Amino acid sequence: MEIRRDVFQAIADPTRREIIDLIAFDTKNLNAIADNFDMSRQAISQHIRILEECGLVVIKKDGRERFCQAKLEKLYEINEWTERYRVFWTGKMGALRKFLDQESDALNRTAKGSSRIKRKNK
Amino acid sequence: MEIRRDVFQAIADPTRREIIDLIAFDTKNLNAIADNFDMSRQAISQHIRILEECGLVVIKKDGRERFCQAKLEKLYEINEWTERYRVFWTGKMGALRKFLDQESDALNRTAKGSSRIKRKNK
DNA sequence: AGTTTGCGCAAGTAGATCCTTGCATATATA
DNA sequence: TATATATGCAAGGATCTACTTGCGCAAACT
Repeated sequence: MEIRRDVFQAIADPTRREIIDLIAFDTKNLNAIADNFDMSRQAISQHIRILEECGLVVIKKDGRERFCQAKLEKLYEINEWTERYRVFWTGKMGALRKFLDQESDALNRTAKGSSRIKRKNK
Repeated sequence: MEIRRDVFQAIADPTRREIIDLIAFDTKNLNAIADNFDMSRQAISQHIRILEECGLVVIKKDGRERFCQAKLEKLYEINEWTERYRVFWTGKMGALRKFLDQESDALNRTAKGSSRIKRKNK
């Protein structure tokens, strides 16, 4: 198992999603972020490092402070993946199934014998 | 750390995403799915159990076979979360920042002294 | 100069995750 | 009935993950 540090992995953790929600449109420094959570500053710091490593956060140093700015372009990857299955929650799945069934029916008519449909009686 | 079995967690694993891609519009039985991967049948079986537990897959028994059907309604949760940050990849972030800056400028004019902007010189 | 504040580094830990192997069981097929 | 097929259950191992605590250090107040 090699180390995975992709966006899907990054947003799997609810704390990291909360961090993103917090700073999405409002750059904050590390302690300001940590204040919102019931865990140590270091824990938050580590989460932010992960977000940084996969490109969802940019850290800008200013004196002794580290300002964390969201850079959520990569969430497009995830958005695009889920978007492919949009039909599942728009209530149009019925129509799609109907269409797919007609497709395979047509295929069966033209090429009987090589049924693509795995079906059993009982 | 309690056990998390939510959709974000479920799709964090690339194998599980591949499984979803495979059966999204095409119900398959367990072995047929496992054939597509370079790991044991049990490994795939366990991934599918996880997908089932969080409601992304429904298993229909038919004789000795288990047909796995995708039920991706819950991906809406993820789609909705990413959708909130769409502005980041549509190239409209500049306009948004401009707008937000004007907002805080206005705030500063009406209520000087209680600056919302944390700023330092140098 | 002394103290506080913001943060990093490092080590340690409990438990989760991903995968394996071995064996059992029901259902088909010859 | 004997064999092959589709699958489940259970235990074990190597990592990985999400924390913690303790210490150090530079920047910023007093």
